[in-house]
Amino acid sequence: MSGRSTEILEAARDLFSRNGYESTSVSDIAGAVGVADGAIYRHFPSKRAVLYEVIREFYEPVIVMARRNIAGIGDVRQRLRYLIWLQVRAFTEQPELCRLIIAEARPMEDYYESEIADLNRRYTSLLVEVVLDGQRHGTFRDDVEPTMVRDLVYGGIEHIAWGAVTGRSEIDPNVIADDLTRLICTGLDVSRTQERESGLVAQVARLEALIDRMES
Amino acid sequence: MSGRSTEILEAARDLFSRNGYESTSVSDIAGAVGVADGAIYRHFPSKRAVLYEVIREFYEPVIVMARRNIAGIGDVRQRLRYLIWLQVRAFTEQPELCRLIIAEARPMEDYYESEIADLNRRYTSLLVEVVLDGQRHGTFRDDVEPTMVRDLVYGGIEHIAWGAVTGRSEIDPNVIADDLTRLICTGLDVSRTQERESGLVAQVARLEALIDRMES
Amino acid sequence: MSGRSTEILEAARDLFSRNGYESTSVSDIAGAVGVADGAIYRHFPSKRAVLYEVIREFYEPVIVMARRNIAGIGDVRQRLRYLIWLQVRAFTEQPELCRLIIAEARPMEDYYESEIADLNRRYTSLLVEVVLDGQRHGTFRDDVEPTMVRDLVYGGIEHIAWGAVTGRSEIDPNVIADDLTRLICTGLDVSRTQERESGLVAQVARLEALIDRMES
Amino acid sequence: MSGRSTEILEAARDLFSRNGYESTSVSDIAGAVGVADGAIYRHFPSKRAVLYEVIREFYEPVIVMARRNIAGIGDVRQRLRYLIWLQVRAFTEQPELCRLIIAEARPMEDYYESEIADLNRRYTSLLVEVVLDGQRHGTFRDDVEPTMVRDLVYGGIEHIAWGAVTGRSEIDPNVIADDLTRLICTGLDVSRTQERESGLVAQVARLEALIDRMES
DNA sequence: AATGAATGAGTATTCATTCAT
DNA sequence: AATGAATGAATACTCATTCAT
Repeated sequence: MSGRSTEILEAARDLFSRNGYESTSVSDIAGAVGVADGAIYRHFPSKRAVLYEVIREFYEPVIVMARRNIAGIGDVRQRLRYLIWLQVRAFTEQPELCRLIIAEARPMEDYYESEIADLNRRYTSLLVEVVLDGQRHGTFRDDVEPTMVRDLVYGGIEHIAWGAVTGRSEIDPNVIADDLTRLICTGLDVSRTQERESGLVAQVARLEALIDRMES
Repeated sequence: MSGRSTEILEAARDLFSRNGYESTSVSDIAGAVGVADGAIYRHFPSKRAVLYEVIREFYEPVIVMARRNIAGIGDVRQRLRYLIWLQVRAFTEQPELCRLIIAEARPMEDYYESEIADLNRRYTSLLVEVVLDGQRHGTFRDDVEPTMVRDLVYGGIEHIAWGAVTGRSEIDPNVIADDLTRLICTGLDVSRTQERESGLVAQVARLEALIDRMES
Repeated sequence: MSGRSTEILEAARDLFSRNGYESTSVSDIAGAVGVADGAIYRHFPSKRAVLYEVIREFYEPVIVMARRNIAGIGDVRQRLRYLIWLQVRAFTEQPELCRLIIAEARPMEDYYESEIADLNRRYTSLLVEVVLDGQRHGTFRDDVEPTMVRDLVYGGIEHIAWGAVTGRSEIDPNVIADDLTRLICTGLDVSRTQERESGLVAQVARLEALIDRMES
Repeated sequence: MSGRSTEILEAARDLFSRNGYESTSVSDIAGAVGVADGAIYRHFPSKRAVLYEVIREFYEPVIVMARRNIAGIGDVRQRLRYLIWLQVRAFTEQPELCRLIIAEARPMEDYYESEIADLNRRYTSLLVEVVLDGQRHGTFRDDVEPTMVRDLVYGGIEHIAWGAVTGRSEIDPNVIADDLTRLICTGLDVSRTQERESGLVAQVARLEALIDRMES
């Protein structure tokens, strides 16, 4: 990667973030770098390739970091929470890039054949792995499709954080991560088992009292 | 609503579904209806207004039906499941319209000020109401933000169903609805309370056996 | 002229004055009157005919009044001044209509074949008549084309008053009329004839002095 | 100014002159030059910019020439006559461009903020300078606003020459210039001083006859 | 007199990409 | 690596006028 390519990517990232992909012309990028329009095509085959590379540069380190950090977290629920927190934080720290990916890159015709979709799959598969791990170790129920959990988490975060992306609300990644992790892990129900548990506890208490009396 | 407006909307819905909003020209719509281009503008102020009306016509009956059907379902979990099922079924029955809304209408600049966004808010607020209801009746924990549940469910379904929308996979609304409802309600954890329950059950069993023996 | 026609003309005059001819649609006029678009065409053959009638209604009373008032002014220079004043006052009192005529009606292709051009000719010919009168009575030099005076006066006033029409300056019709009349009548020169006169006066004075001496 | 820009301006000038600004499409211009439509926009930001540049190219040399030639004319009346003649000749030599400026460019909304209006102000201010000069040297009366003279001359010429522009009459710049200059300078009045002069001349004649007799 | 739906031609502008230099 | 001029397709929208009712 020559320095010129880096300059182009930096300019493109700034312009795409600020004005969006559609509203940014190749000339804008070239102008920001200080080269002629045609020069862009010495480094990238198309404007879309520039977009994809901008996104890749944003994505890849996150994947690497996530993979490394997950490996250092023992508890499977904490690993899940970390991935949730990481994603929420991406939305709060880089809202423009998240908007770019979701509202501009993903609706593109060839997105699902692109390297970006692949990156995304690699990234979200980390969460699938965590769920599978939890299932293998008996922490998570194994009658749940890990991919459904993945879609639920990433789709959910997208909606939860979209207000922050569009500047209509603010969120705290830690609070969201805590709440969402708990919701995903323990569910919405006031646990039936808790209810039964209460019943059992009462029964046990009664039995123990009976035994006490019998023993006395 | 004159018959001509209806014709225009039907033609537009078909063309938008088949080819997308951007790839459909006003002339295409007029041609499909069999009128001159300008005639469109006697019924709609702009091409975008046609899109919004197409979406509104799709959305509004769903809201009405959902509201009515929910009222007839007693169990709060069943109400939740119904809303989930309804949304998943929308993605399987009308994938093109869902794609149109998510990939073309929603990324538009003025979407969040549009009537469509409002319709969506009204629609998804049904689920918020269900959750609140569940919390009031003690079925659902009340330490969970109902709006977070709403975002989780609708964002999750979007991701879960997207493969079906883009024709890369198939899904069964009933299966998805069951799985997702259970996941949302009871969570991912092999219930800590279940563990404790198991302990309790065993303890109770032991105690009862003891009493049995003592009584015998 | 039915009341409806009058209503249409009044609405058109207001709209043309406020927004200009091009920016006013037939629908605007019909809407202002409270009738259907097509109704306009029961009263006028075209939008342009409405414009021309609006202008005619503005022009004709001015001509009648000018003709009558001129007849009552004895002095030919005062008649000239009156026509100048009348025109300048039109620009200050009805700047929008003047703008409409000059900037929108006159550049039209068929203007010079229109009734409006004819009205204008009739109107400006009053000034030609005044000049001819002045020439016949020896008040004005007869080696000047009256039509040139006409063009000079009306073209000049147009430029003098244009700043007021476009709201970039203000003018007083009386001041302009006085100054312009004097300029037209007596010209710019510190009179050459005054110089010659001075010479003659001196010569006469010398001759008279001589005669005085001779006679004495 | 590249050769391509020049070609575009030449084609545009011809087409604008022949067919008018409104009736000339950008495609017409591009076709006349032999380039693609988009090429125009590499040289000019808009169709209007092409018009303004066409007018500027016509105007600017005239200003330069006028300024230079005026400097070489000693007599202030001759300088005035020259400016009048120059303007009348513009109308006879370049009637289409004059029509373009007066009937198409000047009625435009943003004309008075354009560079063209500025050029016009610079051009007509030459005449203001001449009048001021004449006033300073005592040739012209100083109780006349030079700007009024400017408006009178240029507005007047516009009307005088308009018949020639629209092909309804022919004019001779020299004749017009002579007549107009004299009218502007000496005015319409059969000079009161002339009258007095006539009286003086008669008196002188009488005196001289008397002297003759006395001497004889 | 009135309606009002329908007509349908007409156009400036953008911009990713190429290629001769 | 770089230039930068050239390409050329592609499209929403307006509105004066008509005419069947």
